[in-house]
Amino acid sequence: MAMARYEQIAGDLRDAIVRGEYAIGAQLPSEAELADRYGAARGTIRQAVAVLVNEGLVGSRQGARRIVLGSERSQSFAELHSFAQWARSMGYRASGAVVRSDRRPCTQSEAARLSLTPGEEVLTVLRLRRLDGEPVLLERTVYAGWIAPAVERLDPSCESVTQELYDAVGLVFAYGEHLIDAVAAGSEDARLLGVRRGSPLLRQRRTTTSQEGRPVECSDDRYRAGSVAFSIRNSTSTNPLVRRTGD
Amino acid sequence: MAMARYEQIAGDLRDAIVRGEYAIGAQLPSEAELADRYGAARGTIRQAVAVLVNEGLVGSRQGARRIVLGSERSQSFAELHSFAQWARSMGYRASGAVVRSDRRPCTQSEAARLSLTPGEEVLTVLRLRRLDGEPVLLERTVYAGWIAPAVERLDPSCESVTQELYDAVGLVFAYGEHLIDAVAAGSEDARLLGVRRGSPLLRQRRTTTSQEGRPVECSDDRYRAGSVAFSIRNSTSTNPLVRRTGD
DNA sequence: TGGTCTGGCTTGTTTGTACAAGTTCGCTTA
DNA sequence: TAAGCGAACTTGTACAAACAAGCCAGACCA
Repeated sequence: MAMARYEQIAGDLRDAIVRGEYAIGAQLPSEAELADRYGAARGTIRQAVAVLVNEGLVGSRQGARRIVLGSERSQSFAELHSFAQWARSMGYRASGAVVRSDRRPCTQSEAARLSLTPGEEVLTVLRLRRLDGEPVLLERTVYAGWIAPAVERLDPSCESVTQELYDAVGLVFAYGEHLIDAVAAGSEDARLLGVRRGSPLLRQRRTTTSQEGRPVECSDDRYRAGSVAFSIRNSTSTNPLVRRTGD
Repeated sequence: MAMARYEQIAGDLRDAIVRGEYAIGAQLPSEAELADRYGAARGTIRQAVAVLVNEGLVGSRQGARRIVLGSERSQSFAELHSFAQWARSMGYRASGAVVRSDRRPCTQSEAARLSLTPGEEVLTVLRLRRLDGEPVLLERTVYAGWIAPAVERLDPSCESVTQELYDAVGLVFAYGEHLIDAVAAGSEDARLLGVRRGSPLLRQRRTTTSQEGRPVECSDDRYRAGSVAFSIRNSTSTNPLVRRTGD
């Protein structure tokens, strides 16, 4: 179907790596050899391999054969932004429920993060998410006013907000910024997540943007310690992750 | 000097974005226009812009003009792996001291993560890192045996291990894998970081690999809550960050 | 034996061309 | 007025060619 040639080749090579056909530390075939094997131009092969380099599966330096760095397949953007889609891909059953939902004028900082004019109305939603029935994640989300009606029409116990918003109004979450740190559980956090007050939580503050670059929501997500970890691969040529001083 | 043309152009565009010449949400010039302005082929321009897209500064979709998503400059790989280099770039003064250092045979899991044969000797080092004098980070690092001698020769209070190892034996950290979650401070953590036992810490478990794909070290780093956060930008076309179930 | 050097291999950079596919916006039409 | 259409524009994919730059191993020399 409509998959690009270089994506097919990248997928093929990724599969071979995951299958163990190329062991960790082993060399990948040269571009010339791959171009020959797949009947594609060298540029196309380079594009395919670049995908794997970007995923951190393969290391590359000028002059030397490319080497396999890892074999774990990394997941897609969607699976980072959508709790439900991620859970499904891991074989878990996700459920969720709205605890509280509220309209109010936005604060100064929310206005900045969602590019709104201060005082514009926003929708705040508190959602508790479960994995196989266990409470795992507490989401405090602030939606921009223009998307609020669509969010309010959603089923309070709907599994995937991302999916539902796409089906309902064709909204696609395309870009995101994330800030990850650790905090102590407040009393509400503790009660809803079933942990003791003051126990460690993994916090992810994120802002999500539509395809067109329009901010849609920002959120403060708190994971129960031990339930979830974030994983990153990087190299000298890619720098996805950055350390920052806490606010 | 030896900087590639596309890197120069990427830098130029990044500067313009950081300077605010292109506001957030604004459109970037088309490839044709940029090619004209810089006197480069379209392919070269595409390569330059791809850098910015990868950094999360610019969003791109077929058919539509590229848009500016953010203006914060993200830092380099080195600044993620080297506490000292990161601190310096932020204008802080980093210091550090070795609390404990020890040789012992490696465990099963260490053997797997460092591709060693079980029982091979490793060097474990416990380091306390400070930012402007404040204890901020506790590093429990396991070095592969082949690099241990060079590590032991280092000054116990040396500022940047990464830098020193490069100067001493030409070792370059090139690839890394990171797992981030939250844990409660143990009694040793609490004592050294100056926090209460059980208080939240941000934990980063990492494995670092040399240019040649040879694992060098793995580490369990614990940050005092509130001192440091990790920041990631991603999009549908790049997926640097992945959520995982806790071990 | 040990170091150096060179030639072939491999990846990196750049240009050029052609076509495919998606977006945008103005114009037409019902 | 609103839906629909289409043309111009813009990004995505693919191929081809040439040279630059770094790596590696085997040959060579001291």
